[in-house]
Amino acid sequence: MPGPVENPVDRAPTMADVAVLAGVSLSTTSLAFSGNKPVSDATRERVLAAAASLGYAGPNPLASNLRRGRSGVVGIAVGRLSTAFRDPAALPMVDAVSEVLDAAGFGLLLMGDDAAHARLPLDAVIYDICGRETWTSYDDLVARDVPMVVVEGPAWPGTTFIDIDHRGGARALARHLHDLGHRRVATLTLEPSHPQRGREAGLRDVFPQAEVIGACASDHDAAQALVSDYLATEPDVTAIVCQSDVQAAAVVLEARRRGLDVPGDLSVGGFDGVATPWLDLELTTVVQPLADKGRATAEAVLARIAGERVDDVELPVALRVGASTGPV
Amino acid sequence: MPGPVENPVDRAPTMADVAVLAGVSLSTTSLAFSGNKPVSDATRERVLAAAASLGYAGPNPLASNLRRGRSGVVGIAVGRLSTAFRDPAALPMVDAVSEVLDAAGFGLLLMGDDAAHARLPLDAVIYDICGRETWTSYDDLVARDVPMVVVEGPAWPGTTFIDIDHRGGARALARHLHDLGHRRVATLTLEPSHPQRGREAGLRDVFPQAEVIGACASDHDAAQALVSDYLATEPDVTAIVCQSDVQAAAVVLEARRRGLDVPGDLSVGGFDGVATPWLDLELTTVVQPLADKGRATAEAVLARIAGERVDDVELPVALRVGASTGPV
DNA sequence: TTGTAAGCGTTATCAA
DNA sequence: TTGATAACGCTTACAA
Repeated sequence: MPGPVENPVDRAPTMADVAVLAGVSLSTTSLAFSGNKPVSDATRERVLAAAASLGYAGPNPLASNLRRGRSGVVGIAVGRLSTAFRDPAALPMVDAVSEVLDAAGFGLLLMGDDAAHARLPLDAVIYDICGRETWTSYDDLVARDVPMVVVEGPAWPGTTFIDIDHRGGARALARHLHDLGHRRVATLTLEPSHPQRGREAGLRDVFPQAEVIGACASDHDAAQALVSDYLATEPDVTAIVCQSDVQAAAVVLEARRRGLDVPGDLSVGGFDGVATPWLDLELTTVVQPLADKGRATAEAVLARIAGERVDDVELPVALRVGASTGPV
Repeated sequence: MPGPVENPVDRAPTMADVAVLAGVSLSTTSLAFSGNKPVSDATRERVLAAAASLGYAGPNPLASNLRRGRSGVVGIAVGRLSTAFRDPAALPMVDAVSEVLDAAGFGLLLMGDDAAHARLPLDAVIYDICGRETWTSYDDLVARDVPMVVVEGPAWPGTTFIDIDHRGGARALARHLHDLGHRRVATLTLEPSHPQRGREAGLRDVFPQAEVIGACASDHDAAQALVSDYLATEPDVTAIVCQSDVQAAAVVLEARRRGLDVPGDLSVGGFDGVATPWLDLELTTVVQPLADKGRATAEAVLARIAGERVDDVELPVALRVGASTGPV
């Protein structure tokens, strides 16, 4: 009493089995499944019926992949997941990537530690630079001619580069603070990374002397610890510029913990424009188009897979004035 | 002036090209790369040298996959990323999955919307049930004989089931509250989902009459809105039990916003045991072994791929008493 | 619209 | 330790 009927031997049915049972050729059967060329309705129905009766679930992806030279899998290098996605800004971007790729029939494979991914069937790879500059897989992918798209990272040869206007955004925030009368400004930076450089440049366009408090990841605890030490020195600053909203939220809470009013005693600026629902005040921040960035990334990936030339992209950002900054 | 030398024709070099140049057979060349059988050092070096001079980057994964009947790709169905990973409890688990799979040479593919993944080369699929009960891909995967591992979801036929002791954990927290003298307890539940049921049962083991405030995702805003409305009715409760720490943190902040002291006026219990760094108080919560859950999941996946029989797993949880609960 | 036939680039079996 | 050979299951010219 087998589920699928008439399976001649003890192995999974193949398209050839279906073809025989349907009484048509292998190529016609293939066309009936792929729709790549017209097949008469009668034939298609016969093929589908045969497939159903054999319990055939459609073309074997492994065989199809080899034949077509494509796996439908796109890798995304993010480092450790718990690090990469700790910052809520990472999600909307990857979400958008996934959505666009899904619609095109591609899947997104997380490359955590990127060694040993050499044997995986990847049609393209996205490097989403989260505080890292080097990836061991890069050379290998170059050798294999796998298209690469780099987000906010160094412009490695042969890669397509998706970025936002870090410098312009940072400068807009700095000007906003300058307009409010701030002159003594300090900044919390990201760990050495590519975005870092443009943002610091933007800040220094307005405040050449801005003091660097220290560098840390976009992580509440790390930012809080750094700022706590800094504020303990009773510094002579009226504003602190952060490189993410998570950092900024931590700074606001820590400032309050030390009896400072925000923005009365201290103005705090963020970056990203993500929600910080646990904070009862809207941050002044540089809003970046996270979903657009993800879509641009995915579209670049698809174009590169299709063999097209793709230009680098730089997306605009926008200052959003909230309640965490005010006059000196 | 080509980079790779001696490429006879205009196409990527194959293992056969390497074999010819090295003066050995195709099968020996394959062994030199895979190490599946011993090859003399001299031969291996000759092969590797030939590969290097041709710019051959190793066996084509697509061909290797077909021949071996494996892709090295494991899917994980999480729904929308921004939803699935909004709760920090999701990360350590997926992180552990990824780590174990990586070490075994497998990659993790995110199945967002799970339609249309039928053509992807998946060796196994993990269903991490984040507030969903149905997945359209299930039937298809059954038909393809793809091993499935379900985390905290329904025990579908043919799947391996990884779970934690929801009921025991919820009961332990309830007893703790009962010991503190609480008698009037309300609960915030998850959207209808599998874990939900065991946890509510555990709560009712101790407080059969516990009132349900409402159901929402493990999301700060949602929980806050729900509890805000509830507290506005001036309910006669002394403790609120939540189904996640994110919910619990939101409840604490909202209670304070309304002038209630936690735990003086209201005790709040959580679930998961994740960090809530923006909260200045440690939550009383049911700690679940997130990394263990991930590892158990990945190990079940690997065993199923290897064709082994695998038993279902239920992991223990532990009550951690923090500062968000106290005597009535 | 359908059929024939030739690969896609490996790995595994078997024999030498 | 190495070599000859046969698949793996499908897609796509090309022909009919």
